[in-house]
Amino acid sequence: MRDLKGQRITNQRRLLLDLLHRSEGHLDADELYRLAKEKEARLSLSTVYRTLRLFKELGLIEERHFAEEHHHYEAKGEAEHHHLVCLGCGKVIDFESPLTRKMREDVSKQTGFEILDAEVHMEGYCGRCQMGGEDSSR
Amino acid sequence: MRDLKGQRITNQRRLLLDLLHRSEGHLDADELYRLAKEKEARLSLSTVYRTLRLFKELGLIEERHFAEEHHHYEAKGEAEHHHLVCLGCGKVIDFESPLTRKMREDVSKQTGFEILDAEVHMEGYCGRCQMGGEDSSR
DNA sequence: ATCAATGCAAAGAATTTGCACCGTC
DNA sequence: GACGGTGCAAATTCTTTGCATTGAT
Repeated sequence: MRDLKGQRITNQRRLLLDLLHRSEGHLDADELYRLAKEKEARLSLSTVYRTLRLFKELGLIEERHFAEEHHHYEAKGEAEHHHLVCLGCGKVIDFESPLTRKMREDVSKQTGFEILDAEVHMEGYCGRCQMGGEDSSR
Repeated sequence: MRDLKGQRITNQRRLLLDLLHRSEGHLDADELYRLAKEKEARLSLSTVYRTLRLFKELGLIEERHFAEEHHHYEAKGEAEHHHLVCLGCGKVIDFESPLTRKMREDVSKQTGFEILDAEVHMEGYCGRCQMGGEDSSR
């Protein structure tokens, strides 16, 4: 576990960060809470929220927003990747695209912003859901 | 006002859709409610939520999720554009990029998805906030 | 006249906070 | 040993729902 920049390292924090890393993203606060409770039965949901907020402030995780749902959290440090959500079955696919780097540069030049993060979010129907009348599994 | 595809056209709906169009996006439910109340004092917040849900289902508006904040809604039909949020002062800038079209095609080919919507979200510091120690107006 | 849409109040989620106790530094 | 972190329960905030009434078609 990396250092926590002056913050105390507790079992709860260690556990939560570890789960976020293992999960490959796409955990919401409640899912994380349930996972963590299996290891640490006395853990409280408020600690999960407080810890997520802390991690976000420290830049250890990112908050994602998928249509219709609550916030999802994803550990940082892995390759930049983006999300594609199927409107039929709800599946979330990660993808990468070399074009994002170029788009960042374009936008930065256009606007004078210093860009720290770029996220692409796409929606549509996956191969299976296109066939099944666009609603095969929900 | 366009037709509402079989739904009834009420004053509330007309007013809300009108405000969404005028606002150039970035209204949340409560802001919209307050704006609309000025014209239609008896309007209720539940009607705002119900109406936003309806408009979303009809594809008249899009739901956006900016970091830290609640849902924002934006009328559709204007040119596809994307968002750049300043982490210093919170300003939201719309931009367009020809690269998104290409990225859509790439991803569609890669994954077999039929892609209906693509949204790019970037964050960073605007020119002013880069100078002012990255916190000039908050 | 019919049935969808509304307002109101109450319920339900998701998230935050106050406070006494516990554990890291 | 100090003080930040935690659990618990209560409070807030955001959103949805039940039901009687109103209004569009």
